[in-house]
Amino acid sequence: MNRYPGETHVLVAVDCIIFGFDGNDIKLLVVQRGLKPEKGKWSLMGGFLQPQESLDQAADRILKKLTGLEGVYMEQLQTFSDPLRDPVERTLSVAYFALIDIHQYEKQLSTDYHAEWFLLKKTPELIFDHKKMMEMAKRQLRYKAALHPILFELLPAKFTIPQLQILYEGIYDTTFDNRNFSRKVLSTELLIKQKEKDKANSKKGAFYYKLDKRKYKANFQAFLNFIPNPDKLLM
Amino acid sequence: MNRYPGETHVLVAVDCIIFGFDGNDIKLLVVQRGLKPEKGKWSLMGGFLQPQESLDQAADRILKKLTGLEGVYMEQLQTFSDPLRDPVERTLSVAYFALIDIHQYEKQLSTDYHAEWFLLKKTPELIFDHKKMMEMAKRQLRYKAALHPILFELLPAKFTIPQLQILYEGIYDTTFDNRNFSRKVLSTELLIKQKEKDKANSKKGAFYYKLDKRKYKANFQAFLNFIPNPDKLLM
DNA sequence: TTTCATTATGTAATTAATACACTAATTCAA
DNA sequence: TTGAATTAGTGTATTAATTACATAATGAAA
Repeated sequence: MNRYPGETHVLVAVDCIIFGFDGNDIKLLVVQRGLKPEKGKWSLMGGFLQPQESLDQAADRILKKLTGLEGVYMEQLQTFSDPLRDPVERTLSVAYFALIDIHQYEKQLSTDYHAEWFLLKKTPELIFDHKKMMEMAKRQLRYKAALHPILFELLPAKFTIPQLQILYEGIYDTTFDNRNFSRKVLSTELLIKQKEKDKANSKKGAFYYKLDKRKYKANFQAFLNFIPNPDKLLM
Repeated sequence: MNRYPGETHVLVAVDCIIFGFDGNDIKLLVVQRGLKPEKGKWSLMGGFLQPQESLDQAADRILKKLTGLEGVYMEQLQTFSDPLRDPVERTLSVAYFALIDIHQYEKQLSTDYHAEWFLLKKTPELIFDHKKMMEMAKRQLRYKAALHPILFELLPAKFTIPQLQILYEGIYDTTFDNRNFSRKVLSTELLIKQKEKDKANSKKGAFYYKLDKRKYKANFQAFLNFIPNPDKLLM
């Protein structure tokens, strides 16, 4: 313990930016902070790094504690380190962003943490530098979704092309031509058409699709150029 | 101090993956570790986060200590957190990667740290998880360079198109058609042709170009698709 | 003056992106 | 039962970008 003498030790927190999609809107899951200072204010779900765990494990633990979910898509975003970011004591925070299928979770919102989904466009004030984290996660999500098929992580196992389009349009706050959109999506060959239709959202009904998990994993890193002119949409 | 009682504090290190380009080859700057354990072995240049500084400041400080350089391109890569990554005590390491113009520096290699440039393809064994960091930085550099004009950071103020092509070919370990390459690069309109030629590398000589700094900054985030079929080259 | 290595440039063919409009299916109400 | 309303689903022509490919110009050195 402490064998690099004289060096300063700091607290390390992990904070999770948790995105969801309810079929119409993109949402952010936040909690009411349970400890002082800023107790009762809105905050990203977080916790402190424990002695024997890695950051990835800490993020998984924290997400599971709140949502009960495991195996969720999550990636390390950035470590925030302003010496004054936490007024209590010097604390680094490693931000993770997570994409979850909101339907897997919506019901059982853990009341323990006073968790609540907010429209991403109408998030409340957040404590400390959590707004900055959230903004960075949003930018990263837009960036990544323009190139890789990441947004499927927000959808249930079966979804329709119109649903997918609404999701993409929400992420980029724009509209796409539905003919070009579906051609582009189908040309990736990542989708498998199902026999049933979703009749909930239209009279005609739209065919369900499933992700081809094998191709999805194999091609995740490939540049798919999902979005035309992404740079115009990223600013 | 220590007002989140009961939480564990850890050491935080910053390690820098420093890339250079000598006109022919891409190089990595490493140092001989000065403290135990693993003293004398090759290591990324690093140091411990100090009480009053942010991680960015720590990275700048560490890079300056070694190279004397300021204002260098640098970005935070990832935080590494395996509980056993440092055998001495629990230490997180935040990896930064830096791109420097090797000519600004090559001469005055600080002997204090036993620094040395290695060919990126022939790096020595590195301590701890530094190899993993270096591999991630390499991947990130390839990724980013496929989309953004980042590699100019490795070049001197004046450079030729053939030099630029050699750099790109080194990064992707491939060759490009020189007609298509120069057309693509020039089509970005980021380069300003100079009147002088570089006569050092050929009898005919090649015209120097300079970066249009204003356009470079304005378009840095734009997707330039510098590299054809990047996904084939990224694996 | 010939040879050599390197720089510089053009064009045709292919592929990808874009813009744009109608028909099909179903429900609901008249 | 008919038609009005809504959303899903598809095709084509135009434009832009990418690719493949070869030769001439330069100037130093032999």
